Amino acid sequence: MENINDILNLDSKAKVKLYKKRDILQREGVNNSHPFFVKKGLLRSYTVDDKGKEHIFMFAPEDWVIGDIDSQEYNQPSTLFIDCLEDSEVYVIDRNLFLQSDLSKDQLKKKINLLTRRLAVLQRRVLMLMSASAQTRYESFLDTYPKLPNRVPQRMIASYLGITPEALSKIRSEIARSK
Amino acid sequence: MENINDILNLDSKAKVKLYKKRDILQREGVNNSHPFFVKKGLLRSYTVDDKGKEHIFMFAPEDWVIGDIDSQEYNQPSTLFIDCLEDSEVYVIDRNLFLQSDLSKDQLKKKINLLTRRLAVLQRRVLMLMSASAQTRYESFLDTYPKLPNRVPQRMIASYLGITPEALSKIRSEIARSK
DNA sequence: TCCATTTCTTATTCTAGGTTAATGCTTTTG
DNA sequence: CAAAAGCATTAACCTAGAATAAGAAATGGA
Repeated sequence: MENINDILNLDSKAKVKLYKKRDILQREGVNNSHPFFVKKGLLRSYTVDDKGKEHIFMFAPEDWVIGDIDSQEYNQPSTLFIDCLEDSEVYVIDRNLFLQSDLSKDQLKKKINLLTRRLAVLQRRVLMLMSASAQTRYESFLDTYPKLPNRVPQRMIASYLGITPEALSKIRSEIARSK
Repeated sequence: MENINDILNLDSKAKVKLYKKRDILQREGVNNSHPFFVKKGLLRSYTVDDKGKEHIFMFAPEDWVIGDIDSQEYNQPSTLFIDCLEDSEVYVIDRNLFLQSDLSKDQLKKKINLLTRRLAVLQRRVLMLMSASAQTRYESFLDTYPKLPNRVPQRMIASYLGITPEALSKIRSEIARSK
């Protein structure tokens, strides 16, 4: 990854914060939601539906940025919770950082690049969710995040895939059996 | 929407093209894929899986931009087809437009805005696909694109929602009956 | 205008994944 | 260190939506 500092102006603009596992950085319904850059540790964002069930939108290990783009862009109360899966060191990013005028063209272009990459990732995710079986989705998750399965409980992987922990367990045992 | 011309530099950079209904603007596997701005008409992007089944990623009516971000960003063969659902007037956008140096900061910032909005839309779509029933997804599709159902066949709406035409037909008749 | 093709609907059967519940395993916490 | 809470797994049953089939309605090209 390119030097994220170039893009985020972290030194001058952002504040470092330390959080403990299970700390909640953002709740559903807050109005001043902002993005976070993960320097160390692991965060996740998720919704909670009317039945109280969690749906994980994304994981953010080291060097990832995480936030509720929907609410930040449209200035609406956030729909996502963000919390820590491990003790973490996090930069709180100014939500208007990229509207400020003292950014160079180069920084803006890098930002465009980052956004485009995230779009590409989401494009792939949407197509997967629409067309692939749970097993295929799980296998592609393992490809994309080879380190995460050791850091994240099964039930959260299931939640990220959009299936139940029981279904994931079945899939895993089928994969294991067929080898 | 803001004046798209400000962002895309259309007058100077892009060429207008006319296409007929059913014309294919981009096929899977091409290497020089670029985005299109729809001035008039209606395009769609979709994948075709190993069983020959189409999965519609998005519709692009007037004023929308459509392309295969994944392949443009990572310089890989495209995975998406793009074709016309109506006779259309389209600007072919230079794929490297935003890497060129003669763009103003203002244009770059507007581009950032556009990208962010698309991210927000995709965020919502992913969460919907993970957590909502087909009926709920259909209802939210109607909210978001009130004009499209009159311009797009049911089977394509079904394909966009990730369900079969038969399932959509059932849902529609249930909704109708319950009123 | 008419025939052919595509689209929509309804009905039947089938299946991936959900739900519920029970059983051992880990973590956490007091 | 023990009790309690949370976690993964297995199993039995259930359901939304897939697959298949077949008829009715709409559309389009000659």
